Amino acid sequence: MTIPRAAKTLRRTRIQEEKEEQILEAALDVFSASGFRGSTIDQIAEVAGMSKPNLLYYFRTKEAMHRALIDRVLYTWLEPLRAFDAEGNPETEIRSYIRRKLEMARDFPRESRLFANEVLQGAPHIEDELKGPLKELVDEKAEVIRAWAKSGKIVKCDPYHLIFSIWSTTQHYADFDVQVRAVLGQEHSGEGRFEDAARFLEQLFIGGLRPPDPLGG
Amino acid sequence: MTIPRAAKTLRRTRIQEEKEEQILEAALDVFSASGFRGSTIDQIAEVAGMSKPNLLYYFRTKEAMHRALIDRVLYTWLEPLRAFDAEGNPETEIRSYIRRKLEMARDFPRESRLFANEVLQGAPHIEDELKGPLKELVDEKAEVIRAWAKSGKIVKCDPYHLIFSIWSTTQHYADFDVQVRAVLGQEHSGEGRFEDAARFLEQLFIGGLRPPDPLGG
DNA sequence: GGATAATTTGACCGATTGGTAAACATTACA
DNA sequence: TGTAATGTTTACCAATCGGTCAAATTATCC
Repeated sequence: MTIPRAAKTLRRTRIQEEKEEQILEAALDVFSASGFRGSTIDQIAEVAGMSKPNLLYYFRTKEAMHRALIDRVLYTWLEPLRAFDAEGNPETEIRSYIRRKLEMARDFPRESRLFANEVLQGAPHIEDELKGPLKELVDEKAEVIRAWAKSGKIVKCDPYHLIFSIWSTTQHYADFDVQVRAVLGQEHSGEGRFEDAARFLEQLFIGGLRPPDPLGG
Repeated sequence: MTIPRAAKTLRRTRIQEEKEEQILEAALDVFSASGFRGSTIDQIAEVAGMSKPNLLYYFRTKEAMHRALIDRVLYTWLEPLRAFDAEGNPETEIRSYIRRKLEMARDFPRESRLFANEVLQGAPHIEDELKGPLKELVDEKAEVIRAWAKSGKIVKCDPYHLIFSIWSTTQHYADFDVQVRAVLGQEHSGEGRFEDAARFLEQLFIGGLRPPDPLGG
């Protein structure tokens, strides 16, 4: 007698690992492109190259697939913010945070869109993650920024809105990619646009956060 | 004999105007919350308070409703950018553009999310609008900004990425509202966050774009 | 090689999807 | 007030949805 679903075995088969990987890869494709409600199991099955019941053998429901995908991607997604270092020099820390976030927008646009879709539609599946781990991490980093502002290393500003603005400007290039391409036209839609964006954003944030020079020169 | 659908009459009835208004209002609610694929006619019908076939009497298909909604909202949505004035003072123009965009994020979050959903999912229904009217408008305003930079009124920078960064930072407060609220927590989630955002963004952009003082003081 | 467990699939289910047909109700207007 | 046009609803359709089931196939291990 075969106990239903892969979840029952504690040890995971080679096949299980491969297939689950395959499925989550396909799920990322589909969920990031259509959001949870707009995606169908059949679509994912087709992209994954297997039958629908076969998908459901590894993940009991559509929600379970989505959940697994979120869990796997969330940690990686917060890496850049986690790397944000209190000991470092404010200018170089902010500069490299922007760089890293832009690289992620370039290299992992599907992951970015997965979360964007989710949050945009009210975050029905990740509310806990937002109010829990995410908020805690942001609170911690905001404290660092606040200290920098207090000691005059950067201009006095609201650290939360600073973080929001770095998130939004960088992720924009993944989430709104088609709009960026449409506006830039063919001539500037190559991969060079990420370099242009990096140059602009670094200039904007470094310039905008530079503390007023007390000596006036 | 009743010729099917409202579209046939050139003159529109009072009832037609009222009902179409009602429907589009409901459609904005639903489409902005779930995206096109994730929304159903039944949902819209329920929000609009009428039967599904009645909706379909006024708009033949789900796509037609979406199309009509986009058309109605797009013009308004671009108002702030259109108001961007070449003759004005760069600092006050950028400042008030940010203000206006933030006000729209606050007062018309559904409209913002409608477009965000659409663009995020590949803009299958508004590609032409992006490559046509939007691009033209942005090109025109970018030329203004480029002239400002050339004459030293603002720092030398890529005008397109400047516009993108204003779009993304301001719309972030509408599109990612739940995330912003989750991170800020209860204490800072009141309407005051828009004032905080405005203060921060103005400081960031004005500071980041201020031309280097040639006299060093 | 055979038993056993793990994997895969085709057929199918009830619910929901976008949309239609036609009868019915209401409005506008002469 | 009558009647033709407009507006609304009930009942329904085929397609697709998320998900199940049992049978068939394949991998594993002695």
